[in-house]
Amino acid sequence: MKLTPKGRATRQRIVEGAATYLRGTDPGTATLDDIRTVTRTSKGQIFHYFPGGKDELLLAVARHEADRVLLDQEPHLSRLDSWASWTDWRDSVLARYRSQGRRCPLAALMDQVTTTPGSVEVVTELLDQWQRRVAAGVVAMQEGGRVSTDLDPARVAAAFVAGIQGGVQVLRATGSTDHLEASMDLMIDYLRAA
Amino acid sequence: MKLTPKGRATRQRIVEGAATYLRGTDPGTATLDDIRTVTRTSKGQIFHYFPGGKDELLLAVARHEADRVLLDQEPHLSRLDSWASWTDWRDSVLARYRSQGRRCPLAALMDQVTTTPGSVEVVTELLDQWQRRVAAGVVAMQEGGRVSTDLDPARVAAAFVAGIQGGVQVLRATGSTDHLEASMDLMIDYLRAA
DNA sequence: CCATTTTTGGACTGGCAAGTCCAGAATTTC
DNA sequence: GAAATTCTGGACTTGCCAGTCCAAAAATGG
Repeated sequence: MKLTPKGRATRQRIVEGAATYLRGTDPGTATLDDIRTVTRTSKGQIFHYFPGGKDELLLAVARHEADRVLLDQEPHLSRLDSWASWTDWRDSVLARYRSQGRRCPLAALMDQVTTTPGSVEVVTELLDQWQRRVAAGVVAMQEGGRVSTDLDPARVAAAFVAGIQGGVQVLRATGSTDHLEASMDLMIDYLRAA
Repeated sequence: MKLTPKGRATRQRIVEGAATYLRGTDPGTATLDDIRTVTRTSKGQIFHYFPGGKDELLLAVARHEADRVLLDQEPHLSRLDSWASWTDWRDSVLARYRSQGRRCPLAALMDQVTTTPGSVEVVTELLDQWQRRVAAGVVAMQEGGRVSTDLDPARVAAAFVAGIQGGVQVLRATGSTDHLEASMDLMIDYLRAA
């Protein structure tokens, strides 16, 4: 599909408008007409830029949200080289999800797009990058001699990702950040002990 | 609502039939007519036993599935009093989810019922009981002198629940049990060190 | 057995929302 | 500046599916 500058702008307006809108409502019940209204576009435009229809649009929005997940953890996530930086990171993650409340835009979107093949790729990609950065942090600590080199950085990072993921899920279900906090604290303690 | 024995049997047939059916397909796309067909019931019956319609039926199925989650972890979950029992538990959880593959019946259902008030209660109740049992296990280990009494059992248990939850979520998304495994191993190691 | 209540079947409705279509405006391209 | 392409608006089609309704069959109970 050929896109002129104007077209690119419109497409972007749709994705961003939809993202903002979907952050405030259950994507499961949102209709294309809702999105049309809020982004001030016509049916023709929607299907012009997203020939695959609703699924394709939602997936584009999910991609957009996925990018934000890691960005919101910066600059901490890329500089996990001291104990202080790890707790700073912990605090920033907690703060982010606390303020977000029980709404997790990405998770809510993924619930809608489950079956499509592209959706798997979006999540896999995100988890992968996330885990890689944490692993890099573990390596940095090992190089600094603060953490035993017996630990497998990839494995520890996998546990971190899982723990955070689970904490957020509990947050979504119950509204409490206790689990997220307990999980991150336990894992950082684990590193300290090693 | 008054239920005769016959009525109770029918209601149960519907819930169980729907549960079995929904384990094999995406609950998001399943229609009442699908469930009708597979449970051999009529529209009249469905709405007779579930006046709240689809939501109420799905919620009943979710309750049914929630009960299974903890049952499937027995007898290990109730006897976390030695290191061997913890690893047995770990193995049973891993085995269960590995065989389930990327399908998590409960999670898939909850995605559908998110907004209703009863759904929150189902999850909260489940997580609560789960956490309580793990915490009991930690206490048992402390009483046996194998784990430091400095640890807050509730907090550790919360981390376990979060870690498992997250591991399962990653499994759903990527199909790999690596994260679940890494998470449980790390947490058990943490206990061992304490 | 008669009255009452529960259970069952299935035709029908109603509305919603995804997706189609096409005509006309804007823009690019040469 | 004319032809080709891209962009936009919105009316219309279409199918689906939750939920309604009622009549008749079974069970219950006195």
